[in-house]
Amino acid sequence: MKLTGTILNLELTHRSADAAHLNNTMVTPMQTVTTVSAPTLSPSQSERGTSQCSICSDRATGKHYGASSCDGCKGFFRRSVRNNHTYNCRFNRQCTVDKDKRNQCRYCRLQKCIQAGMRKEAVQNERDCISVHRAKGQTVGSLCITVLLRAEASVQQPSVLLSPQSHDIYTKKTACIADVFHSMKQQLLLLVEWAKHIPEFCSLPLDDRVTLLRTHSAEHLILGAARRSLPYNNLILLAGNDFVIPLRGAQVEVSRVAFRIQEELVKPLRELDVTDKEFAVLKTIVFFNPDCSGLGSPQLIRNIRFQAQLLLEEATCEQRGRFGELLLILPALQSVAWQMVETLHLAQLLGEARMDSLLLEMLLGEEAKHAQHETSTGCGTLCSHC
Amino acid sequence: MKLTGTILNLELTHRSADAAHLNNTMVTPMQTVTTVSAPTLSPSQSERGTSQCSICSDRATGKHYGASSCDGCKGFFRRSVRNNHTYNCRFNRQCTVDKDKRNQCRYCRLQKCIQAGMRKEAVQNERDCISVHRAKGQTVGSLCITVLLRAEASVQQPSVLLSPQSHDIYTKKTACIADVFHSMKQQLLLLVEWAKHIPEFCSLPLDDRVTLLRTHSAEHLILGAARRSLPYNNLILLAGNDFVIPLRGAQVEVSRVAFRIQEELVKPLRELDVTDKEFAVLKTIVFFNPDCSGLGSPQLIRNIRFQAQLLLEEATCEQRGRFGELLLILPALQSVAWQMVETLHLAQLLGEARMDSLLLEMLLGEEAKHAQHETSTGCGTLCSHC
DNA sequence: TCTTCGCGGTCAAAGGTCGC
DNA sequence: TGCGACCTTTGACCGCGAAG
Repeated sequence: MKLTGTILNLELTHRSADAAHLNNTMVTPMQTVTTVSAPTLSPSQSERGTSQCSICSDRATGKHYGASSCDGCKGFFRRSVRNNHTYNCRFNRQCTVDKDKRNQCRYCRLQKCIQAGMRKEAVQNERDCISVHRAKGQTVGSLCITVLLRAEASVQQPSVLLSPQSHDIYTKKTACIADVFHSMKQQLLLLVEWAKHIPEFCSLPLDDRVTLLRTHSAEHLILGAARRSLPYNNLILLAGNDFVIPLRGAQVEVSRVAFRIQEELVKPLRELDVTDKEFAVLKTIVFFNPDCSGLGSPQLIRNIRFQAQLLLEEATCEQRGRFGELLLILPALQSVAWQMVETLHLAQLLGEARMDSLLLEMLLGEEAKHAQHETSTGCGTLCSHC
Repeated sequence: MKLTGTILNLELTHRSADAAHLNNTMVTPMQTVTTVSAPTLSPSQSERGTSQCSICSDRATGKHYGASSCDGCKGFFRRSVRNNHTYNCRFNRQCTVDKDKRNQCRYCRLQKCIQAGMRKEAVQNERDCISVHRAKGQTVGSLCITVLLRAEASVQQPSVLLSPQSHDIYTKKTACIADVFHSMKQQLLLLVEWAKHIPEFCSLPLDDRVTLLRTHSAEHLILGAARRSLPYNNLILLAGNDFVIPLRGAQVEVSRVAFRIQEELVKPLRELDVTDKEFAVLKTIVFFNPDCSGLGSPQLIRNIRFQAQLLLEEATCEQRGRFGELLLILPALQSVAWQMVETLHLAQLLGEARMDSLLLEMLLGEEAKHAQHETSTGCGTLCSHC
């Protein structure tokens, strides 16, 4: 809405003045619709629903990037995405975003754009990261963001992330337990592939390689699921994009885990609008956890993780609080993963599920090992993949 | 007509000439522009009219707030309106306002701004900061480091931390299970006291207060133990400083937990040489965990934790990697705490230990609740302490 | 063929910055 | 402290191509 010039003074009566002003140039479709539909429909409700900006409640000029919005929010979102802007909230990330205050906090405005349904992908001409700021931060160790991104890309399956919020997601089948296991196994094999792309992993002794793969495999499954499910808020999308786990309607134990994935992981990640780079490094941090029992050289792993967390900090582009919020996802991830393993364990004990030997080794094997405190490395199926 | 654009283009090509002119001869910019543009553009009336500040006759940079004006008068008007300034004229309210004298009488300058057509309404609200720099030091929320330090101090018992690494530590008695429980109970009561020192905690609804106290009490016990044991590497010092748990020689399950405390917590904390301030904030981050089942207002807790992690970042004084290393302690803390609870649970089931009702409620109660998914808040002993 | 929709872009006039 | 030269962001307005 125009704030400047004489129009401001006439704010209250600007409708007629505005129309007159635009007379000789062009009448926007929106105005035409409003005028025409006014007599036939109840003006208050219908007009509000379609012609109000869902971000700041100003008058909307149509749908933009997926949300009904005004020109201001449209332009703001485009600029933010194009220039890869990251903002900070100076307050509690709960700023009011309305017509008057929308310029007071860009962080909260952008958040609300995303919440209102605006999608980055809808902004065209998006240039891929042009120049990598090499000047920033000297590399302390050997770990390199490029390698991590490549590793991630190599195991990335064609994803629905890139397609618009299609309705066909709701027609996906609800996964049965076998579907879940199948998807899990695929993901675990991909985890092995992923790790092989990282030189720091390859140069570790075999025992440690196996231990790392084993110990946090559940967290990787959960993390991957959370990422795939970012666009949705009432389901978990399984790898392969063919099956879903609805938050309501699945088996109660399964739904419980799915619910926690949504609440504790997807929600915060979505709010942060986590980038590919951040995700790649976060996964690396989870992977190189020095606190696994049985590691031959925990200090080495600790070093790699240290490099990774430096990379994560770099990837957050100094956006205030972002680095911390990303790291604080990890305890929740661990906790949810634990619950999933417990659930699987129970299902296994009750004979409800027949698990593949790889799954047994990587998910329950770790658990069993933990509980029984075995120290021998019973390299089974996993070893053959390393 | 795009006046500004034209002028800017000219300036780009004639910048050096322009500067030279201004330096030597005090020719007004207006003249320079006119002269230069004369051969190429038809010198229109409007250009003349708008390129001069209608308040002080300096070169105008465009229309501002309704009047053609220079940057100085623009800024002056904005500051005056924003800060609601009222000025007085020391003379007859007839002061000359030109480029040289415009700063001699604010009253007359503002008067002339208004007479020239500047409108107060055109001055907008304050916007978000453009530079990241400015946002950094600002207090984001209500949480305050001083309060946290005071809270910590109020529950700090006289500690051997201050005394030199005395040899008499080796003469301390090894704790029996009852000693451990006694110490735990004291610490949990202190946790309640600690929390009461934090206004953000006190303003929460009772249910949430109880939930927070309950849910991560085990982590607080472990964190406290790790801190007390910083000077030692083969034992865990219990609260009260009277008893120790040796890494070797205690009951095997107990030793296992003690060992993990040393390896995964004490070692990294010692290596970082964690400060009091950092510890106080770390504890706060652990406490205000938004991912507890049964919380009435998780978003509120998330906000408090967000503030806390900002404080932690601040407390690390920009030491590279330090903030990340501190946050990466948390998953390990959670994991060790679980193991302790499991151990206690087992001991309880086997009848090896008689636990106090407060311990049952805060340590095992939460576990049981978690497993059975109860939703009612069976406020027992804990409630009476809140 | 014409309208509608939702992309793109432009630039005047708001904003903020920071050395003096 | 306030000033103001200098820079960034905003949003009203416009053009265009694809879909209907």
